[in-house]
Amino acid sequence: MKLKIYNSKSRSKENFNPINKNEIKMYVCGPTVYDRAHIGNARPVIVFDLLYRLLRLIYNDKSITYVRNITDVDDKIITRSINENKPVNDITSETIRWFNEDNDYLNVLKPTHEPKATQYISQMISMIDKLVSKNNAYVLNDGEVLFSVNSFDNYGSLSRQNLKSMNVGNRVEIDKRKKNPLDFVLWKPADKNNIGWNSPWGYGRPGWHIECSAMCKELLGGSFDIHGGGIDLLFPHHENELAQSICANDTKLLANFWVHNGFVNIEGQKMSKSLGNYLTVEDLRKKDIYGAVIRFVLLSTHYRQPLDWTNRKVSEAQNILTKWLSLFDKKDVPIHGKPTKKILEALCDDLNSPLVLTEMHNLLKIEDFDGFINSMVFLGFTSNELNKKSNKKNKFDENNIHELINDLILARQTARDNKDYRKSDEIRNRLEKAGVSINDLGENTKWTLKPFFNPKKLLEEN
RNA sequence: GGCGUGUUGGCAGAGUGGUGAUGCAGCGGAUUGCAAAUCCGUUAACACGUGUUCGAUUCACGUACACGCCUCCA
Repeated sequence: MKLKIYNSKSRSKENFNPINKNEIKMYVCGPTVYDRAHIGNARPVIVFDLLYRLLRLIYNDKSITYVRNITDVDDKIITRSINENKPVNDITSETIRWFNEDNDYLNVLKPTHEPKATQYISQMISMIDKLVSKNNAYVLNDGEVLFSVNSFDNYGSLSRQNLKSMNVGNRVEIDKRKKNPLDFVLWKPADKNNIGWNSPWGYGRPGWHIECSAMCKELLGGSFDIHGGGIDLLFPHHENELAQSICANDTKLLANFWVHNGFVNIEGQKMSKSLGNYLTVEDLRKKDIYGAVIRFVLLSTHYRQPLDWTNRKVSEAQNILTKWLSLFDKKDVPIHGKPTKKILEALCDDLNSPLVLTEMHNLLKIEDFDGFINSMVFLGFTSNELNKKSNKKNKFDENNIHELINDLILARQTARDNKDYRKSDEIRNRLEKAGVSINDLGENTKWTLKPFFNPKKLLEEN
């Protein structure tokens, strides 16, 4: 199966050909750990998890190296550290723990490496040193080191920015010390009381972009296959990363494929803290919106399109997944975790996940339960959280609840036998309000619990 | 101002130079005491204009509108 991926570099879908067939390498920009991950952070995590699963299937499991970094030194972290009077390390380690919990909740596979920026300071320093010695960077009096974009001919080629016509200085005041307003920080001096490291240019800390260059060099080498992240990173982050890596590594190529996912909106609006429409994975978890549902919603729009997160989509996903996940209990098929051919085809066409979901519907229509369940497993919709959750909720007196439901069903049946339909409908309403759905199948009545089953409502008289 | 993306039926959302997306909702039917669930069937769309073509929702150009990046950001 030929994998095609849209390459931001060429602005077109290309056949994916690994640099080395026996060793495929992917680097994805991970989170800055200063706060809970929001669904905008979750989108690339899910998208590149899917790509990772696909690569593992097409090539050999062990031949894929997937690196997703953690930015654990940054202005936002330091600001929080000062405001809350907490050590930087406390903030970052707690946030990393949250991030991991969220990813488990979303059933995301562990990357091969999850390097932290602070563990690669020496590599960053030697890279900056090399850039200075090659005149790709210059040092200011106060010890700030800047990359000189004029020193790299191809600067702007990835994001197709024309340096001269860019509206530099319109939104941010131009730093007069810079040779070119677009020159960016490699190393900046820091206050002795703040987090920092000693360097040839004095005590300080790295700029934002250099960490990725240092870590991908260290873990993947000078050139690798796929570099991913959110579309907002294309400029300036990836442009800068490319420039400094090419110059420091003396290579021509950093990444063969640049892959970017679109942004997340909430109910048609840009997600932002000031609008109060900022949704974290934790928020959703507290509202009993399960990981599989979040995964479903995030995959229901193609990764390059903007995704609109709406309550309507969430409840649609809940309804569909309630049915889909219940099949794990109903159908006993051998689990091998391989998707069907059509699903593989859809994925190989630039990760067409909406088409994948369509194919899932088709599999049910043609009653290919083996294909269906194993595709579910492959896509990461495995954990039967809906059932787990409803069991947990009723645990306090599960038997009593089941007994109560069975009593009510029996009472309803008796009423029906006596043709007392007013009474039987009353009982049915009560059950349905509580989240018990009734299925009359000939002589028998079966009941199932809906995702938001609330046992308390069973006890309420109408 | 520069760079880029998008506009598909009531909603969501793929895709295609000529024929079916799909899901939800709607409508009709089977089923039911009536429902729900399920099953069967079904309506309905390609922003606008010009061009290329035997044929354009699909290609090209233009217009309008929307959105993103150019500042930290996934």
